[in-house]
Amino acid sequence: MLLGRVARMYYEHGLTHQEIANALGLSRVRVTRLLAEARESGLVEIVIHADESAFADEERALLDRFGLRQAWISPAVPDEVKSERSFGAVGAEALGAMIGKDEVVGIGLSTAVSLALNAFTARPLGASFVPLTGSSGGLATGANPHEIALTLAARTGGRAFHLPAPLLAANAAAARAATTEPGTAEVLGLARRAQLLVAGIGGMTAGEGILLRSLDEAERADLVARGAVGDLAGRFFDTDGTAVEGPLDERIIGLSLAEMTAVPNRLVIARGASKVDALRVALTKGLVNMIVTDSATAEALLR
Amino acid sequence: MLLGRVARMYYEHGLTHQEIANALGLSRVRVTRLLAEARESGLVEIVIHADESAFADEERALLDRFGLRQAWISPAVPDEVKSERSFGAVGAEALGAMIGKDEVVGIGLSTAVSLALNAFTARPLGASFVPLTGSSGGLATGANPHEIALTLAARTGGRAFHLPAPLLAANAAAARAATTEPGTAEVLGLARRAQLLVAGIGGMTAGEGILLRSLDEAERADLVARGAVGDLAGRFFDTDGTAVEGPLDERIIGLSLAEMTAVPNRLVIARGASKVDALRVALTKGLVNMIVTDSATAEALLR
DNA sequence: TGAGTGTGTGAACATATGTTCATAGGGTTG
DNA sequence: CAACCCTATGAACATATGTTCACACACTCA
Repeated sequence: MLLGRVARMYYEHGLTHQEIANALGLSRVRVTRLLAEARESGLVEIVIHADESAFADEERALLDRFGLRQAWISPAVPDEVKSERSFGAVGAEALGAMIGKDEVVGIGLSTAVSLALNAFTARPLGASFVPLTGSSGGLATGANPHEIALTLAARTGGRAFHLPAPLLAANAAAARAATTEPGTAEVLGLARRAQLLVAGIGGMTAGEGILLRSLDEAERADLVARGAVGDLAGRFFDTDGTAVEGPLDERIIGLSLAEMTAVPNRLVIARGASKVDALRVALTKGLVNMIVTDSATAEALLR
Repeated sequence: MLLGRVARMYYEHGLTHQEIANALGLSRVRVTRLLAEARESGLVEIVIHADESAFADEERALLDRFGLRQAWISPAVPDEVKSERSFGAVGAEALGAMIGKDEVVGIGLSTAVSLALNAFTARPLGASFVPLTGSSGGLATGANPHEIALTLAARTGGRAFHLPAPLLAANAAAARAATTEPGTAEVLGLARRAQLLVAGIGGMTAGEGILLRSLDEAERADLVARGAVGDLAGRFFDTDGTAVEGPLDERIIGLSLAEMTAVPNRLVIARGASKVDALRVALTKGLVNMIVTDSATAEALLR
């Protein structure tokens, strides 16, 4: 138990890495690494005896302002690597708090959700995870609702359902055909009965987000012309929070906006300046009732 | 709850002091200080999920070699301030583990015991603390058994008894007279019935230790000539662990060596090269059956 | 057996943390 | 109101920690 010895000497006795190295005949670097391992492996646990989160004020402000059920905020710092890790960890915390035993959870397509997932540690729950939309091509690996559902199911000992259809069909007829396929219809039906929905949100900036990247500029411009400010799990909405219908919307395979808002718990995981407008509408109009975001985005939403 | 916020940002989100300072509009130094306060106040608790102590091997070796009941070892490092703090903390841990509810605890005179005491955190136990010897003059404040007993009682909500006599009387007759004083006799009687004894040990190096410092060189030389290797709570013993009798011994007011060894649990708290010989005898001959020491002393004892 | 591959190592560097010190404000006392 | 004593502050310094890199060793596969 070298790890335990080193951890005790450092944290309980307050020796420096160098002192421990001298005492045990190791190099200082080795002690540094052992301590990092001790923290990562959970041998060393750091508990903060405070009930409030680091951003309790901002979280409360979001709840009050938008009438949300829950809010989680991660710190925004210039170091993007660090911000991302932190955001993922907070997202994972939110997932852990919200995913109930034996629940049906609808999963939207989003890189943010996938970030949260990566930080999510295994625990037995037995929930079912259902995609809210079809899967987009292999471009953004890991962010497909199907993959997210699979991984979540594996980590919680639950079941993952697969929606055997693309996110975006070639035309409206193909979309309708795919939607009525028995396998697809069945899974969409299950998704409608979800107790919890976890999705990302997309803004309308060109080239941003998984969905917009599968569209060409004309399609994007058409959406903007129709008043779209963003999308929730593939469904575009305008400043009133109303679904933007049209040729594109008809090609999408997945739950409609109305079907999504019928789910009682709706968690959005998103951050970034480009998403603020879409987020503000989604929160104000009640498209979602819980949020995971970072402090910069939260500030922008509150401003 | 600035403390909690800062602690969470540092320990949970992994931001640097500087990043936290920027985010909250504080100076970096302030963040450093807040974090130190959070640790000291116990808001941040660091738990090491390992059952073994940092010096489990050495502790086991001491138990095996000397047939002890318990052993606690603190790390010895060149930095004396750090060593002392650690030694005190380990001693406090030992006290916490050994002092039972409603027990009678005999307290010997020792700076080491007083060190352990300072690191001992309050908890309700209701034990009684009884000095094993009279008190020496005001020279080494804090190390008198009476003071130690008082503080321990205060921290555990227990009772402290006072032995109203000096450690060293002017002559044998005075010592006998003081010992038969009703108050003194009563407290000594209580000490004989202790379940636990906590004492320091002294070597024979000139000028070292509370007791030796009250003696002149002739007295010390006489003790050495009689074979003394050290003292346990004021009673000198030779390499056989037998009490060294003589004029000095008769002047000491306190439990005899035989009376002390009749107590079932006998904990010695001591470290340092000058105490190794005395400690080795005390352990080998069973004068004590539990030890708190540091790794350097333990090594010397095992060599 | 020998090239290749992966893992673990510590020296050297880069960064983060902790401490000291001089100073400024805020409150209390003469 | 001035003189004083706290206490809290951050700049500058000292130290500790973390990361990168080149290399060495063990193991695998040709």
